[in-house]
Amino acid sequence: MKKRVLISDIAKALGISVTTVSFILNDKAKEKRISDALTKRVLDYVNKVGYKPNQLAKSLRTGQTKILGLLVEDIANPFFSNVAKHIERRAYETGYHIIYCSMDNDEHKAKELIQLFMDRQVDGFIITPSEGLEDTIANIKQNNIPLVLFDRFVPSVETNYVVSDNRRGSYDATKHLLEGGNKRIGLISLYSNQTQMRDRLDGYMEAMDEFRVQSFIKKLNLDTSEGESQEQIREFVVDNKLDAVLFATNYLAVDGLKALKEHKTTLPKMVAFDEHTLFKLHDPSITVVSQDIEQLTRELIHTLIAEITGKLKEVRQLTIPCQLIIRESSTSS
Amino acid sequence: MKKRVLISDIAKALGISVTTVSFILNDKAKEKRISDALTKRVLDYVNKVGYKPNQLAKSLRTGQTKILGLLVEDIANPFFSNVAKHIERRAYETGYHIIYCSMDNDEHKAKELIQLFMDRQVDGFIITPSEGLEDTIANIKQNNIPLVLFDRFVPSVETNYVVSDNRRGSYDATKHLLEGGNKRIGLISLYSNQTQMRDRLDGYMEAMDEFRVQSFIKKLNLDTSEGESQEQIREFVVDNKLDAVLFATNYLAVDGLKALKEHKTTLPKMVAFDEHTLFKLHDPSITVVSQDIEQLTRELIHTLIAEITGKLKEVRQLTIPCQLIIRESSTSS
DNA sequence: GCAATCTACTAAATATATTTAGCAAAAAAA
DNA sequence: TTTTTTTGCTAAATATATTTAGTAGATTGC
Repeated sequence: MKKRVLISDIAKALGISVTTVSFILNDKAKEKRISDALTKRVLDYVNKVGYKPNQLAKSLRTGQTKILGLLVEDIANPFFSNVAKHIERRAYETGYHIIYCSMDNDEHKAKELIQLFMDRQVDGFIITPSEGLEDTIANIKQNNIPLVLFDRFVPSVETNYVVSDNRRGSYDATKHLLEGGNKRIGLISLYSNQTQMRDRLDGYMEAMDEFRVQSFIKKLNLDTSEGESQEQIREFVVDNKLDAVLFATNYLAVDGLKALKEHKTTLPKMVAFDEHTLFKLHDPSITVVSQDIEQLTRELIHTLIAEITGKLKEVRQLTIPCQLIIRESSTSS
Repeated sequence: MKKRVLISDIAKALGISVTTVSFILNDKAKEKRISDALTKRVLDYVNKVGYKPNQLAKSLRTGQTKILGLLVEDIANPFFSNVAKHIERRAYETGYHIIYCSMDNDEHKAKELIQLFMDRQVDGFIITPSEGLEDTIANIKQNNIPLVLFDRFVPSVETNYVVSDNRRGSYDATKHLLEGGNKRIGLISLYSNQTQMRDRLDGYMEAMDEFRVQSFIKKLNLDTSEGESQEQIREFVVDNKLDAVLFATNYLAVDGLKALKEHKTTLPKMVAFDEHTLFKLHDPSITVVSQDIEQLTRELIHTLIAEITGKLKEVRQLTIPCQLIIRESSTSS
């Protein structure tokens, strides 16, 4: 186990000062008028001994960690794990790394983790805010830590955010079902004040009202067990004799499919939010409102890096269109 | 934006030395014989002003970052995202955090990332080693950085690892298909020297040989496009008139399902490796060799933390049993 | 009564970089 | 020639903790 080379070792070996080496390594040779000859000599030596600066010391001094904190609802949800993959790749290309966690809709854990990440001096936050986090989000803002909310936002605090056009996506999906001749169309959603849920409800309502049709809405608790939620979904669909159902999240749709599969109920027409491998391959394949993960993550990282580097002059609030991908579940008889 | 409180601010405010405050904050008050009265006074004050030590300074001094580096093949693969979720939760409970990345079977990226994480002084590594990483893994070992390999290992380097019993899982699955009366059973795998792939092949072979039956093996390139691999899978199944297929990974099975679905081929009997929401809900539901993520991640974190804290006296190499979950795809006619 | 031990702390060194302020020599301007 | 500017580099301060070695005074031992 060979000892780590320090910047002072390099300075000593070449008979020059630590300052000079530091300038050269941080691309300030020109600016600080270090001669080309010396610059080359240092660079060659650094290369030869394979010197890598201690990032902790560097971060301590500069205040920049080049680490971003990612807090998502659930990293095992394919939507979020896909997002995580894209974010990580884009961050890597920009020289940043990602430290992450799942918040599991646990307010206490979420708060603790945000505090822990702040103590670790992350350069910025990407957060899908769960309920009860208004104060914490406001606190991040007050501390001037770059932040972009994602998937949903907190109306009471003015922050950057990048979300999908959930209202429009939901409206399009509902309208699609209505135009298919379905009369009794239900929405299965969650007891949640989060903006994406509210918007999905709004879009559904708008389309239903436009067609002057009665709405059927079922909300589940966030902490409902899988079995329980399946039972409730089945009841809701059967009791109301629904022709079609719009599921407000991918896992609700998965629960719905399980429920309907197990009980041999004839499948109503359906549309789900978010893409999922299952939805493409299911028989019948499932129509979905698909969020544009490419664009969402591109804007997300772009906005965050812009704020970190001070290039962002004003709050950036983006709404990205969704795409309705029509498959068998909403069309075939 | 209020200024950060430093340990020196506390010392000054209370008229005592920084050393004393540090001892108290690091639970060394008793050991260093700081009086109870003073200890309480400091703790109360720290609490009042909400002091949080700068983790960078702390890490720089102690050499401990409390950060683990997680390098997986692909965080968007549901198997790995599930693993990531469990690992993160267990790490959090132990006071550690996770910095992650996907290696995407890119040897160059993998090496660069491992180096970057080493420069960031992660306390330990969790790696699913892709090919060509032998030297890098050996290097981590040489530098005495705690390390646990996962899902597969590198035979040429003696390291800790936690993997599933792939040979046995594959053997059981194949035997199950053989006992179901299937004669022509194919294995669809990858051109890969990784241990998990080799073991899955071995298990298949062992069962086939035991029954004195001809084997059919198709290997795909890692970088085969989705369309191309679907075509190859279809050809392999059709040309060989296979009764049943064992897929060596979940995404191969997904590709297989897509291929067979699109070409309206009658589905052969099949078993897939790894669990997937799709497999439970597909019609017919898919029999799988399921890895025990709970136990795998528990042992993983336990081993890594043990090595970090110096409690691990010798290399720890664990093989966790898989479970064959029999569903419709391998049984119903 | 004096040495030895214990109590309750603290000054200074350390971890490893970056950055500010400044100096001596050389070159240019007056 | 003297003054000013530029060139090329460096000493010391800084970022914020932890840890080692030690000290002054109180207590104990003989």
